[in-house]
Amino acid sequence: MNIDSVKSMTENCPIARWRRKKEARPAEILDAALSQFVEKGYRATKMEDIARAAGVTKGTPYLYFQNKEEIFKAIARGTFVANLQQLDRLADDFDGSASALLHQMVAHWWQEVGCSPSAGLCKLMIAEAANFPELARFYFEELIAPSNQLLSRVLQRGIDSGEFRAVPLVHTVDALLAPLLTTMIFSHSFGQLPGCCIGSTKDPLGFLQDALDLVLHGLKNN
Amino acid sequence: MNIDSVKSMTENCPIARWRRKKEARPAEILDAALSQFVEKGYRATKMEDIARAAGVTKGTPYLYFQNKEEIFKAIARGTFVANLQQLDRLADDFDGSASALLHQMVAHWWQEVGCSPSAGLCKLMIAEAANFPELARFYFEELIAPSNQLLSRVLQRGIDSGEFRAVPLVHTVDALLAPLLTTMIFSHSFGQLPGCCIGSTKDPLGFLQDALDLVLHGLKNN
DNA sequence: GATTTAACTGAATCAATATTCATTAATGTC
DNA sequence: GACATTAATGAATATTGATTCAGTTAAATC
Repeated sequence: MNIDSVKSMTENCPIARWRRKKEARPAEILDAALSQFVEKGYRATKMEDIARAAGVTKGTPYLYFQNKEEIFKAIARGTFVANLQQLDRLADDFDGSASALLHQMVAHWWQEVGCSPSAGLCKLMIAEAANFPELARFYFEELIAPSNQLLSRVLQRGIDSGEFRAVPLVHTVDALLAPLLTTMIFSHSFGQLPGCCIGSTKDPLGFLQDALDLVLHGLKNN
Repeated sequence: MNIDSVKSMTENCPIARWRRKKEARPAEILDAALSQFVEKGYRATKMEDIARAAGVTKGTPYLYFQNKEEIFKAIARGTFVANLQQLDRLADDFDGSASALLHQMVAHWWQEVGCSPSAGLCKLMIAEAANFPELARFYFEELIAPSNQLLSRVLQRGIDSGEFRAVPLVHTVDALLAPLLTTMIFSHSFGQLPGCCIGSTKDPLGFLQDALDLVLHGLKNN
């Protein structure tokens, strides 16, 4: 193929081969990178995988980010779930029973976090904690610890009001969180493979509600 | 340093620089590889990391295994938790209440799986499921699905005998497994970082017992 | 519609690390 | 204690994939 034919091909091409999108690119690249990282892991994801998933070629991500590690960090910082604040407010404003509040919180969490890309980030951080200890600590201190605090507060309120019996607080908080965690994690690993599904994969929200009911029934003061 | 000095150093060396261990090497290498893979992930682990952790140099693993991938596969197949059979037998032979049986099973599981290297493999498979789909399916079919089955049977027995109320079986099984999974996973990620500990990290067995008690209390037929 | 700007491409480069293999040395045998 | 055998070493090589940058082209401006 000679220069002329290439030229004419290009000139005749009815649609552009690519488009300039200075504003949208960074977000597109981060979205693509997150899903690739979650699927394959950080190391196994090639820059070209990210580029292809974002609909660009492998040079383009470097126009917007220093390197692969900076992409990872940008994701971890950016996908940050400011959502906790909403849950905090929900808990403060709510004036029904602690059980009803917990149901609301789980529903809200599923909607905003559990079934969102944030859930994938959570799995990713678990897998990469040892490779990015600073980020992992950030994530722990800004997300995991406060989540525990919040749940702890709600639980304590229920105990104080006599709605719940006096259970070991710390362990109970973790027990309440466990179904949320496994749902996120499982749905981003085995859950992706055809045929590898368990109860919680088919109907995540239903599972979360049932698991919560079970524990709440166990918390009842009678 | 000339040839002679090297020679004399070698000759004077009071202890051998290495030992021949044809029989023991494969297991040593697999053990080392498992802990490295669990810590850093499959891709981020260098063959030299594995060799160093096994106390050999980087050529040695290749005397016993084709390549890195074969090491991973050998681990996944070999670390296989034949332990399920023991749990199966435990369940079949037990003649106390279903609650007591579940407590026994959890204690046994923690001892044999939860705090063993198998737990690390579990975290690893979760992270690598998409990169090794065949292995992941094997793992799912041979381990996860049968575990679910077993728990399901025990639960059903408790329901049939009137010990438990009639709960949605599938979701309840997953709810029972969730604390076990989070304990394994968490202790091999954030749990490794100094200061990043939650209730279940400090006293895993205590947490598992408390979480089980909570759910059992919720299962009670009253 | 010609000119300018800068977003985007992708072949070329470079670095990291997987793998090989010629050499060395531990151990068993005579 | 010399010899043969073969496990183990580690420098050399091959491969993979991250990063660069000279050239191309979409789109803004005049």
